[in-house]
Amino acid sequence: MTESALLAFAFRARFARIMTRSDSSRARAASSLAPPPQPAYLERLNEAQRAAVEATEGPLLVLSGAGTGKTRVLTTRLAHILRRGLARPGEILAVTFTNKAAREMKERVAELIGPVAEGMAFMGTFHALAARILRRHAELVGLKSNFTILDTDDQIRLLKQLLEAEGIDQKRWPARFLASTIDHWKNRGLNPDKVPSGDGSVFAGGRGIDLYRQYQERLAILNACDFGDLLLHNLTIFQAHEDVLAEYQRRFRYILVDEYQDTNVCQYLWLRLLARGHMNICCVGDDDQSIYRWRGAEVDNILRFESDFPNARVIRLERNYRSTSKILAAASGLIAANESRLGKTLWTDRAEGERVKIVGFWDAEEEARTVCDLIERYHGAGEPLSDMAILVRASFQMREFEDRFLMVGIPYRVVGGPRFYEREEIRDANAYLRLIAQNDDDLAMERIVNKPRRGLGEATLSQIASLARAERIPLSLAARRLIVTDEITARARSSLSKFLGDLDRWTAAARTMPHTELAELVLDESGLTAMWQADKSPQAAGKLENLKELVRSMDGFDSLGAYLEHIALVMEREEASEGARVTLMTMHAAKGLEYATVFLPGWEEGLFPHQRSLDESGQAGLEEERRLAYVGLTRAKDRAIVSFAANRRVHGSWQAAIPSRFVGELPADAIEVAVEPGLHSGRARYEEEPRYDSHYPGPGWRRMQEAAERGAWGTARGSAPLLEAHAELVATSDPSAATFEKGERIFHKKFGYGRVVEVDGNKLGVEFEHTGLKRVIATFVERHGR
DNA sequence: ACCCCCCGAATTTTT
DNA sequence: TTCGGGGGGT
Repeated sequence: MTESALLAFAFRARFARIMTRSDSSRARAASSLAPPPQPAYLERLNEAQRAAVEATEGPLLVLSGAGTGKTRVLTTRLAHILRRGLARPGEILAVTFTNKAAREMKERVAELIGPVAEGMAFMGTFHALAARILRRHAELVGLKSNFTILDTDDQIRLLKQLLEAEGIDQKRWPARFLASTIDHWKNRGLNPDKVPSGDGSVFAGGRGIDLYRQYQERLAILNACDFGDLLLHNLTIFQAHEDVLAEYQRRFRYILVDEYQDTNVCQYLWLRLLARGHMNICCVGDDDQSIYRWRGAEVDNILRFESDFPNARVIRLERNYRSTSKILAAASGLIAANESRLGKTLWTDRAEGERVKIVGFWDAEEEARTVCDLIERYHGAGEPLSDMAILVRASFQMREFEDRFLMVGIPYRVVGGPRFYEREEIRDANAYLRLIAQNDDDLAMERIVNKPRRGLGEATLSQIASLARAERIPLSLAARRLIVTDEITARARSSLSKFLGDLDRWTAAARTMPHTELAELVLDESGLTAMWQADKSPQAAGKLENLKELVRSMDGFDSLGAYLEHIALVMEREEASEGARVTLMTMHAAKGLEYATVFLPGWEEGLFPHQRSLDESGQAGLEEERRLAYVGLTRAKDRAIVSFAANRRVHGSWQAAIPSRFVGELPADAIEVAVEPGLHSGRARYEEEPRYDSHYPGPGWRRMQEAAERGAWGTARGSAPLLEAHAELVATSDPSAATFEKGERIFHKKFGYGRVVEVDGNKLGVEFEHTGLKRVIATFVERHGR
């Protein structure tokens, strides 16, 4: 924003304030005489939702349970504030955690009030907003406004250099660990001089704080900051410069925060500083869905809201519009076992629906096979594949499912996984662009100076680096000085001057050439494209494709700078969603989503709750795992299938496993159980204390045992509807139920035409014309002539 | 400068 | 079991 634009902004803001004061008093006066007609958007809300929308003044905590219409409340509230003229679009601060959430909110507000929403300049993620503010005041923390935002990879490399220089054994004290230690300090709002001295001992015998300080010094020299710094620097500026803080306090008349349970201390302090004064802060969240403790989130922020913000109102959204009452009952029963929670009682108008199914398997392979069979059955019964999801605790569990999907040809998609901008080839390309945008970007320079190989090895690099260190100058400048001396070999010298010459040309070109064209030029001239063309590995083609995609994606930005800011802050990339597919993802990734049918495999002690979570965080860790289970269950609209395996291969060796305590915590009347008798006998017996889990608390286990004795836990035999689908599955294994016969010509969406050569229940062996013999499931096949 | 072998570790992940 | 990183050998 230019200075004059800022002045204009400030003027408008002042003007708007005068207007809104009279507007709101007029509104109040009117309401005391006769009730004004309800705006249409308010009528679509239930009572609690409407209260949350209308309570615009003062601190408000909206506790919104799963599926209670949180986004609707947030967006309607924004629309309401704007419609009532309480603030102009630019005067509302609306913060989310992910870009996706920010985008969605923008779209939905625009649906409600039209293009006015475009003016909501301060709607975005914590990091994007903090970066915006920091760029305006960078000099107050010793940065220039064009500072680079480092990603995790750069951060680690920088720390490695520090550890190296300090002679610290990186086997004992890995840079990753230091990075996470520093992150934690930053999450808690601690500058190096504020870290309690006792805290420093967590790394390399007390050298942690010193390393943190050195790291910050290096960042300042590099004119760079990491993700944690974006907010922490904001905090430092606000605390030291009352006038700057006051400007933002005046500007942001209303503050809205999404997913408040995920905020860390630093974010909390940032919000509190900004809200001080008018205290028009509305935080929306659900303490029961706080699953990012390990990332610095403080559940305490939401638990303490009322004492942090005096006179706060708390509104509970408890009416669930998503799930059947059986699913809700299961989830509520489970989460009730947690102690640290504010407490909510979700209810629904929806029918009871099916009970949550609990199924035990021999091993993970059988689990995957049966889940796929069920998917196929539900699909056959008319449920779209896109309405089904498998939610796992850990990504290694995905493999069994993927194998099975591939084998039987069920289309699927994996959410999460390697991110586009994190891929090696993309990072390299971006490093070139970063270096062009800012020749001083040492980390970018280091990354690509010898990539592709140009004979600039260890020896040359360390010479450049030591000159840079000695003179306190950037690497590119040090390199420039070195090539006019005879301190490096002639070979390295010519190679380095060629590189620097290229860099200069590109840098000059960047001023005139459109950035996409520049990117093409750089990819070509740097030899990056050639490097992958020459690569014979099977991934090379994909990498070239990704590079092309990168250039295409740059089209959407005005300038190279805008593009670089985007990739620093937006690690995701919207994926093309073609065709109906089953979704496979972690429970973490599933937060906020919903599916008609949800499969929850791997509910075993040690895996879920994860052993590591228990070891590292004890009771708090267990409660967070339980919240994760709650998140998983509440993704389901109509049907949830929880399963566990008696045996699982962990790191190559087989381990006997017992059902998760969470299974035992589900209320008996909300579930139906189908476990083969003797599944766990001779392995982990019910009456034995499990062998591999030293932390297993007796009560949960015993409770499940009692349930078994009551008959709620047991076998499918005799008891009511018990896993109907499971039973039916067995039935369809009967060849007489097959609708295809050997020799029939069929068509398969994925594999094309083929002839049935084998019939096994609902599974067919088909000799496909193009791909040969495959085992497929009957409902994916259409009969096609004879 | 490159390659290979051995060792160790191995949830969750956004910005 | 698998993957990645680091160290050592060529």
